[in-house]
Amino acid sequence: MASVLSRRLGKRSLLGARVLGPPGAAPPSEPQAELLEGAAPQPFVASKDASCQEQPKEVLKAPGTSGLQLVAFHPGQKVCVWYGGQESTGLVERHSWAEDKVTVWLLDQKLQICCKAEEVWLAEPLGRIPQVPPPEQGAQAPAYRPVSRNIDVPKRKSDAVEMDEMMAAMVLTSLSCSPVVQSPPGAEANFSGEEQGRMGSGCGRGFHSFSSVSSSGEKFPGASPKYLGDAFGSPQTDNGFETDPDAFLLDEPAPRKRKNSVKVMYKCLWPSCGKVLRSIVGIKRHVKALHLGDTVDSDQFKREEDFYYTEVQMKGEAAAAGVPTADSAPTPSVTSPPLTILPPPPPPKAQSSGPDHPGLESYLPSGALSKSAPGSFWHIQADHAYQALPPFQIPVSPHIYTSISWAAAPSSTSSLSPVRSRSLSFSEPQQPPPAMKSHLIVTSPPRAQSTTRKARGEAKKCRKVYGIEHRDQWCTACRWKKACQRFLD
DNA sequence: ATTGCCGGGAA
DNA sequence: TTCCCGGCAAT
Repeated sequence: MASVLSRRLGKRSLLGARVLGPPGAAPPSEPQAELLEGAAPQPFVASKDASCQEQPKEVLKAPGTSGLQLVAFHPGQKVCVWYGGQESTGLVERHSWAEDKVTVWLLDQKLQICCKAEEVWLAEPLGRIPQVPPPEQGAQAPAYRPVSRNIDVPKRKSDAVEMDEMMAAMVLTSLSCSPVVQSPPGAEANFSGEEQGRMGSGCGRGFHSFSSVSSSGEKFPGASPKYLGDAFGSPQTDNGFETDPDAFLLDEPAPRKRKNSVKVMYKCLWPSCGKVLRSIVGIKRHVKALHLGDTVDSDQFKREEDFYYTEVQMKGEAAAAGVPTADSAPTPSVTSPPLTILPPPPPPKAQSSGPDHPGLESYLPSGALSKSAPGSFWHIQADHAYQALPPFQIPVSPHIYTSISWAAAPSSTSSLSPVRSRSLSFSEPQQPPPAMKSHLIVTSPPRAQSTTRKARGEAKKCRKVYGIEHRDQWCTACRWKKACQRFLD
């Protein structure tokens, strides 16, 4: 159970990942740290300590003071620049990283200028007193323009930014949510209210990152992939700190899916059947065994059972309760119709074997089986299939006999032992009397399976030997889906 | 995806 | 008890 659970949990998608992030786990400046890291090597990326949130800023200051500009300007970013003797605000057009030049569109002058990156600083709306940064006073720049400010993403102040974030949220939602999880039209409120509340800064960061990318026509070298990766919760980040939360968060959607309690079930489309099973395996087997099994040549019509079932999604209660029979047709959920609705196909026989009928003796399958077991097909009714072992029969090696003694122990049908002995005696002359056998049974501790299931043996089983189309040639146990009694390991 | 068979239900 | 089969686990 735990393994299944974990497997399922592992498939969750990303949006939820963000949702459950530990509050405060992702400081708003992290994307910038990544961004910078994409452009210049970072000495601190290996830090896994939570305090690393603060450390980068400190470390980043060092390059700034040494004259090296590590500030990355996003296109469209609102910045201030010293122009014409006064500070002017403008929008970053582009940032030529190689030349460390920033092209800024000045809003006031309505013109575009190109200046050095160190002459540009981010417009800080909140109470920052803009200081005059003469270019020649570059040493001052770091003092009032710490990296954390320069790289800070604009707070959500303007409507444009908010719209961007909203768009990003919607994009993320639509991209990462499975259909089941998809929110109804009014769900944004729910999303931003309930979930974003839990998201904390981690989600906010994601949105910031995404909006900053999506709102800019030009991608920042080395930054966008990171951003995208980050926004989608990819574990690419080399900052160990946020990898773990992301990995953890990635596991969110599955439980939400489960919360919806919509369960996929499979309905048999065979006329007047309509059986509903929970597993695709089950429905396939159902179709094969009950409807196709004896009539369809396995080789030629492999997978034909695929055409005889459809997928339905049911509410949790109904699914849990199970729809036992055909008559009570399951009610597919309104919002999610069956994924595959196949027109009821013609009866398989019509196309498969034409005039052949399942019970018809003229039906002689081609292949080794038909050659080797010509008569066995018709006289099985008498008793267990293995009582009617065809003369050809399977290669039975002497060692089988002993194993029979053990394996037959659990079921130990009295009628079985003589038959089996007879059928096997041709290969193993020594035949212990039934009494002996029962003794063996009683005193047989070495039965391997004190654990759970019997390990699957290499021996061929009735299904393999006869095929599904000759199910009635199987041993009884095989037909009953019990441990094969004919081909013992 | 297929196969073996356990566990349990129906007749 | 016999017969059957869903569902799980191994492959």
